[in-house]
Amino acid sequence: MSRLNLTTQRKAILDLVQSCEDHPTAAEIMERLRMNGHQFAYGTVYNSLRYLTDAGLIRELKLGETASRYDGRTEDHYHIVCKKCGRVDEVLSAPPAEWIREVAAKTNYDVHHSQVVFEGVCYSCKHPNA
Amino acid sequence: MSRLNLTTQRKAILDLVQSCEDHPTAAEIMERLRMNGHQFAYGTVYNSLRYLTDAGLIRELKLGETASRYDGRTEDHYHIVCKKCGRVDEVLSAPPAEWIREVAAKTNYDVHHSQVVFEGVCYSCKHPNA
DNA sequence: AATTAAATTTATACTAAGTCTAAATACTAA
DNA sequence: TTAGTATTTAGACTTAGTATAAATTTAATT
Repeated sequence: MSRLNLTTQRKAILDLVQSCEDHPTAAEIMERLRMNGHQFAYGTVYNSLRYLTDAGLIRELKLGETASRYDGRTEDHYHIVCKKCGRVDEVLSAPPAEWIREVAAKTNYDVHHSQVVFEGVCYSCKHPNA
Repeated sequence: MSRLNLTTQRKAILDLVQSCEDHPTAAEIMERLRMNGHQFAYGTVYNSLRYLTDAGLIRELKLGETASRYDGRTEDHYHIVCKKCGRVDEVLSAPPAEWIREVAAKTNYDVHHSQVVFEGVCYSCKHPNA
């Protein structure tokens, strides 16, 4: 574990991801960088996203789609995906510790982490004429 | 929704997935079919897996790896992945209903379903000399 | 049994997302 | 300055899966 090395490219990508309200894919990040006047090599964007993820500065979300999404929020949290419109929202309440203890006991694993993706229908899709 | 049409290929694939103790990927399924004397076209395996998934006879697992895995167990359940050896085990205890209600209330979603993937270290990797 | 229609399989081309590689460039430390 | 390491770049490559069009199978109708 060596010290942080934020190159121009990595800094620009970090800033961009942190400024996003949503959870862009690598392709969307490249597009937005281009709109902001940056033009980095394809592989650099992937390298930087991995570097920033490994450094704990951003998070990679695997929500069951073909592409990963990235999130500037680094606190432990979960996501909920709308089946109708694809929108992704944050879920800040953590799974109860009691449940995790039960899972650890039953499976004989040391449980380090959990990824939870809820699926459902968001408020706007439930109330289309509001 | 039309009635079930289990062709030779679909039946063979269903039987194979149901007989597995583990959670094979499409590539592993093709390999095992070949070992059992079957030789189906590449696309047929993917088509059949989708057909069987849509029919509710098997489940597609997206555990954050590059490839989907398939599971002959159709009851609602979750998975735990060992970070060290990659082994995948079943988790049969469901998330507490209370927590799901809380998530629904906070996000304003109708929550239909949740995918949970735990990560940790399995018993064998914890006790390598046992 | 022959004929048509629909569904499925096959082979193969293609796509999307991401990794790998080798050369060029930038940064760091003596 | 010079050597050594790290990073970026461009582009080839890989993996997982989808799309397409022709061939085959299955089912339904006469």
